[in-house]
Amino acid sequence: MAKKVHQRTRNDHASEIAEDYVEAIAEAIDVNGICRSIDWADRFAVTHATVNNHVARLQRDGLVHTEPYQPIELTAAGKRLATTSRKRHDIVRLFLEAIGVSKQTASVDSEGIEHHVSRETLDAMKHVLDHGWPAREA
Amino acid sequence: MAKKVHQRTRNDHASEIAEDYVEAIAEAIDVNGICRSIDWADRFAVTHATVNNHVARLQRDGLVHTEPYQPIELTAAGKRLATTSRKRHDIVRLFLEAIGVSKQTASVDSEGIEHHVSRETLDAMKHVLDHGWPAREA
DNA sequence: GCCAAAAGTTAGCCCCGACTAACTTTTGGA
DNA sequence: TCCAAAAGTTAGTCGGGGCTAACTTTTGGC
Repeated sequence: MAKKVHQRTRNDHASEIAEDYVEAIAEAIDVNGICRSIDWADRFAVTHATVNNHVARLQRDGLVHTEPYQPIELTAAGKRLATTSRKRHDIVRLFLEAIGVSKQTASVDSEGIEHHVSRETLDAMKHVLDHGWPAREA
Repeated sequence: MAKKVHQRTRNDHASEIAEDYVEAIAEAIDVNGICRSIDWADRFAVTHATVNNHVARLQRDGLVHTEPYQPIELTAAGKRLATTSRKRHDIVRLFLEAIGVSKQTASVDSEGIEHHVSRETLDAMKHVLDHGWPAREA
């Protein structure tokens, strides 16, 4: 409860959407072989103009590369971020399912939660998934 | 992975800080009997001007009441939000500790996570805390 | 009781994430 | 092939959350 606790929370926010986007771009390239802005408008429930703003910012930050009217590609950094983000997301999602949350809710909640999970917590979740529940002390 | 998934995530954001603030205000009134802006500047690692902006917004939204240069009070709605937020926070924090996360990390991570946890997931966490781990099916 | 320091307020700025509206470029079907 | 619809771009607006700087009000110690 010490001060500065919230600074991390805020910094998380800064990259949250970037992570969601690169994750989605990577998935789209996997599935469709190509990445079109319009799909993200649909998926993220925003307008195509908003997607464009994000893509511009992602490019500014070196995560994607694109040219006007051309499909979007991930840079090496973008691919790296997408991969780690995806792994984190999967662990959280599977963990939620493991504690009895429905697949649908687990999918939704893990989207919001994954960005706030520290390495330590992620490891704890992974440990449960791999080795079962820790000894109950109560 | 259907569309609209992110809409909830976004809406969460809108009230996240409001929840953090009323939670902190309630805690401060509990502990100190009074609530001063300056403490929040410290606790949330923002300037006092920023705190003022938030307080103005909380008042606009009917969660707090204050007069110029006077201490801050929670409205009935503010108290309700603080209570439910606090309960949610506690469940998440205790749950993280239960899966082996350190108290310190649990405290930090629960701050970020609590706002993204649905009722269903919260119930699942509470169930684990109250009744132990669900049967392992793997 | 006074006056400086602490606390609170106000104004003005920035960036982000969203929007609408109007425009340009690609595209694909008749 | 051509042209309308679909996709993408650009400009302008708004509110949120942050900042600094300059101001006013409280306060507390001498």
